Amino acid sequence: MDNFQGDLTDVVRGIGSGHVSSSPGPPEGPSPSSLSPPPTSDLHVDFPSVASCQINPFGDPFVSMTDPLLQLTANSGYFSGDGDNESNNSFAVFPKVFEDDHIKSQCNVFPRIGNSQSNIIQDASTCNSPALAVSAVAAASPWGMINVDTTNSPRNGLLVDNINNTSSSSQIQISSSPRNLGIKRRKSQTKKVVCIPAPAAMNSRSSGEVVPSDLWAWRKYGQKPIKGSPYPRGYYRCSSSKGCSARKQVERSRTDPNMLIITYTSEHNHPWPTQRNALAGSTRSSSSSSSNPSSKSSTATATASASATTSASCRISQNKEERKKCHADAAVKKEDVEERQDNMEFDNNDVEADTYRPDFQHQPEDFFADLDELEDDSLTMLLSQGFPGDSSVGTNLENKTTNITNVFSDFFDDDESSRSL
DNA sequence: CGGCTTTGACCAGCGC
DNA sequence: GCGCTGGTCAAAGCCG
Repeated sequence: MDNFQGDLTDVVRGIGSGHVSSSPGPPEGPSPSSLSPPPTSDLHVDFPSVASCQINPFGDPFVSMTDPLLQLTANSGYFSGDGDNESNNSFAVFPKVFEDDHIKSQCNVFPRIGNSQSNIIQDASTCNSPALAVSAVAAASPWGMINVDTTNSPRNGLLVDNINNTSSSSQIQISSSPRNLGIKRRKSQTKKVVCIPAPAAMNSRSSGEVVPSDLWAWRKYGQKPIKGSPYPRGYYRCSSSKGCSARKQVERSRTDPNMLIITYTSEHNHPWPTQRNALAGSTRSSSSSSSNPSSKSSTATATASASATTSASCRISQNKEERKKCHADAAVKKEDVEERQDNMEFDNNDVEADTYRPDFQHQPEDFFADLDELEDDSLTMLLSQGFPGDSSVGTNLENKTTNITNVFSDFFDDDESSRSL
């Protein structure tokens, strides 16, 4: 019935992976509660200030933050490149998003490793969702977040009332006509809709669910087929803390399976989870990845993710023999992933590569530790491949990438310490 | 054993 | 009032 739905869980986890093939990093992550850009010797990264970076209450601190790599693009010129290079490069990772795509959000933090900004924007524009229709308008960020006031939300279409697109990142306010109320039982709740790109449906897992990798732990409590959409909608509630009313709904865009629609409802009534809490409430994928002693290497992380996602896929098999076979296949695929990474053969159109991505579903320290290690493989791969004909640039970028990573590490170390206060 | 996913059932809002 | 639809509940089973 829903074989074509794909595995949204894998999709989003893949998104959070930072894999170099096609998808950006996760929009979600730790709260940048204290942001003070550490000085770097040769790399200037404009981290968002507290004032300019609006931390939304729905657990997506990255949604409205500045992308340091985008800043890098603008400031260093390394990523801006010329049009020919970009157009001829299938790995055009850093298009001139500022000028061409009008991406100039102040708060877009996540380094979209290995993805094309332009692709994101284009994909966002294809989201055929009332909310996402304006997401494209709010293209200040591919993670364009939309404040949806459902107290007066139209049922069949949201009206863009105020696109606060110049000074407040990608958040826009939406008001609506008095009729056509939106969610029936959540009239008084504010919702935030996030449109994120996702790889195309890549396997036949029946439950195509999505568990975006963020700092919060989410527990799925329901899934419903949505009329008019071939894709089901998954319902998640925050499991980071008991009694937390935060919820989110995840579904694919009905017209563009590459896009995911995540709707956040209610707010977290608790602080950001500690690492222990987060892990305690995390998904199996997370625990699998984090519990893997070898997950410190990017390849191991990838395989751990592969194992987790495959394990998830395998769970849908109806009997143990099928599962055994599935896991056996998973082992082959894990080797395949490792081989892909070794051979630097990532391909945007490679479905399986999309399926098995390194998982960034870690706490900030772990996440950026992994990012640091990516220097030696995926990220370096990305950088080296992203600038054909100019190997020196790639080398410089590797060095700069190290700096970026250090910046992130310092950045979130500060954040962690401030959060623990 | 705790936490997760899955999935059918139930409930409530809205339109006719 | 009824049917449709979306949102939630809760039991069952799985996994680490």
